[in-house]
Amino acid sequence: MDTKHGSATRLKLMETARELFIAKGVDRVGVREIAAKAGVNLSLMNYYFQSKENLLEEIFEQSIKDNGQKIRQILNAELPLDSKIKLYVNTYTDVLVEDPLLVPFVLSIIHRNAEQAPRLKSVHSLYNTEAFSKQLRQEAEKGHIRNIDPEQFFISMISLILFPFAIKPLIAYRMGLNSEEMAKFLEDRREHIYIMLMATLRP
Amino acid sequence: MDTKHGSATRLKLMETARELFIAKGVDRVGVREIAAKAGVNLSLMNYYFQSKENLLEEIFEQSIKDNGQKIRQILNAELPLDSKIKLYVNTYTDVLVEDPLLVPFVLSIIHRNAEQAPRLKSVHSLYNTEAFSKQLRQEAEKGHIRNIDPEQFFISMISLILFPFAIKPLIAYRMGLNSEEMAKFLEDRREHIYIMLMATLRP
DNA sequence: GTCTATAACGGGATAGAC
DNA sequence: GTCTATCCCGTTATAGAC
Repeated sequence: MDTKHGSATRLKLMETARELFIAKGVDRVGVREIAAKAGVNLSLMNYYFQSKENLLEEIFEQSIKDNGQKIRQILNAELPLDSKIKLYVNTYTDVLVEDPLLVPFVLSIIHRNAEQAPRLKSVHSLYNTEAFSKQLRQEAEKGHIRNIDPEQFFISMISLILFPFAIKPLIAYRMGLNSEEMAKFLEDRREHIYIMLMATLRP
Repeated sequence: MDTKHGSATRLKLMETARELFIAKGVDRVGVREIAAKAGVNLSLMNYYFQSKENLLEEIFEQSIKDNGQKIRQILNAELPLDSKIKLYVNTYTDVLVEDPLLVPFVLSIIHRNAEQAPRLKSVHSLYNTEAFSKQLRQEAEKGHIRNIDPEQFFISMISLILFPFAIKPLIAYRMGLNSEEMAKFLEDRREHIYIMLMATLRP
């Protein structure tokens, strides 16, 4: 590929930046360091990504592309409610464990660009819940589950899944966990979330 | 007071910075601007608060001292579990509605200081849950509630309360809400959270 | 379109003299 | 405690090579 948006250099820069961000934290990595490790000139880096924040955003959007489809599909799949919820919680958690930058990225983007809704588009695309809401309403009509606001329920579901990743350092400090114990806590948490959600739906 | 930690200059700097942060947003206020408006030299400001981030942190910690006490006391109060949970959800939500910057502040500070969570003393002090955990275990022994991991339950509770405030712009965009409608959503949410938590505890 | 070199500016942080 | 000078970093700009 020789076009501006798919060049090897561009990809190399994104990969290098991604590694450094994960290893050292976004704010402890300088643009000069990224450029140097990728073996390119600093000016070239700004040629491709006008700013560090923009680079960050593009890395994030790529993550969404890789994992987003997986998560999005589940809510629209033809599955019984309980299996669907279990699969959603497990899959979403898997993605967040594999990609530790995701939650901090989303939150910093939301926070920094609160006024610029268009930038939230790729995040928003994750949350197409029409089929899921419809399913919740239908099951409620049949009396299989409690009659509950689907929007509130969905927000609760993603809160339970995502928030612990947002405050991971705080949880680790609070409970005195090392990274393995933290992983176990998040592992156990899948079941806990599933139980909570099903208990909420029980009529 | 002429000591380093209580000097008039120090307080003046914190007040000035606080006003500017609220008025213009943290990222749009420079340290030179704060120092100038407070009538002190830039280096003197760094003498008191080694960095802008540290200044931010101290302002934040001061600002949650009052509300923090309110929230902390509830978990340790002598109250039946259901009343306690209802009061906690309502009080915490009230605090977050009153100061919408609180959650973004906490998260950005956690995010920036991932390895140094201990520095967030005031945040950590909010989460002293020994009495609450003990109460959960005792009620479970009596068979009044389901036997559930108190730590997971507490994390779930604060996730349900806090996370929607962290993604407020996204929810507003997603549901097409103006600020009044958003306020109503958060108002309705108190009851929804309470129902969820009680359903989870039901044996 | 891709890449290098270099200079400059503004903002945050620091050393050291007083 | 206070101030000057300086440095580092993100960013912008320019001029030019392939």
